[in-house]
Amino acid sequence: MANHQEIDGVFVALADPTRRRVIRRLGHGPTSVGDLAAEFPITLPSFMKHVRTLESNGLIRTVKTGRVRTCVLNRERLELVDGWLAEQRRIWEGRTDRLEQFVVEEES
Amino acid sequence: MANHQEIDGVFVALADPTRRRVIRRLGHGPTSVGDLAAEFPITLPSFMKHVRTLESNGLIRTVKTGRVRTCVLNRERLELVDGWLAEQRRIWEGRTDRLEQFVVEEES
DNA sequence: CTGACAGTTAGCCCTTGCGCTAAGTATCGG
DNA sequence: CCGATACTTAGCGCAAGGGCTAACTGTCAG
Repeated sequence: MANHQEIDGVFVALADPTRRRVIRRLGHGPTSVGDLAAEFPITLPSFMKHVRTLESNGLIRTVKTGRVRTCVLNRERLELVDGWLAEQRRIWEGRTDRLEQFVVEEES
Repeated sequence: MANHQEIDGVFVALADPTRRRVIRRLGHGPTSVGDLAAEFPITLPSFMKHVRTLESNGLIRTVKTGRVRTCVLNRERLELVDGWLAEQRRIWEGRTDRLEQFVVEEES
């Protein structure tokens, strides 16, 4: 069930605000590296690193046509996060009793 | 809607495998720092840093009673991630057309 | 009151991450 | 063919992250 390495990469990729903004932006549709970069206050080479990070962790795919590289969001990859959250819930469900017990103890 | 700084902290905290394991572990119920640390191959001081990171980003709460510090999962904080994912979906929904159009173009 | 126990603090090391500049490659438009 | 465009590559600088040891503080058990 969902490789640990993979999910780690996804979380690492999401840990940066710039990369999250790129993901959001790509939610509107495929965009070229240049157009994307124009929305950020950093240089192109720096920006490219983020693109590579996103791609190598599977969050986006990119295709180069001519001299333009177009980025596309890979929606299914975000489902790994969803899955992780779901697993968390699965764990604590039915265990709420213990937590409540603890809280009560603290308050007394 | 959900402070950017806050969500950033949450993602940063989740970017480390050790910290995610701590969260999972705490899903089973409150646990002392010592008991938690025993499950990881790192030293206590190193482990404490993770605990502090998790706490300062609101993912867990801790209480010290006597010489024992107990950690509790803060479930609601994870909902920020849920919210972020939901927003993503909201964005790309109704925009799927564009994406499909692109894919088709690529394949032709 | 003394030793063991559970954390804490301080400080160091080393790698990684993110940003930059400078220079290079590969299209594309004319 | 030439200049502009759109990345790419190379290499540097610096701060932050994660790990470690050594030494300290505050409890608790006896």
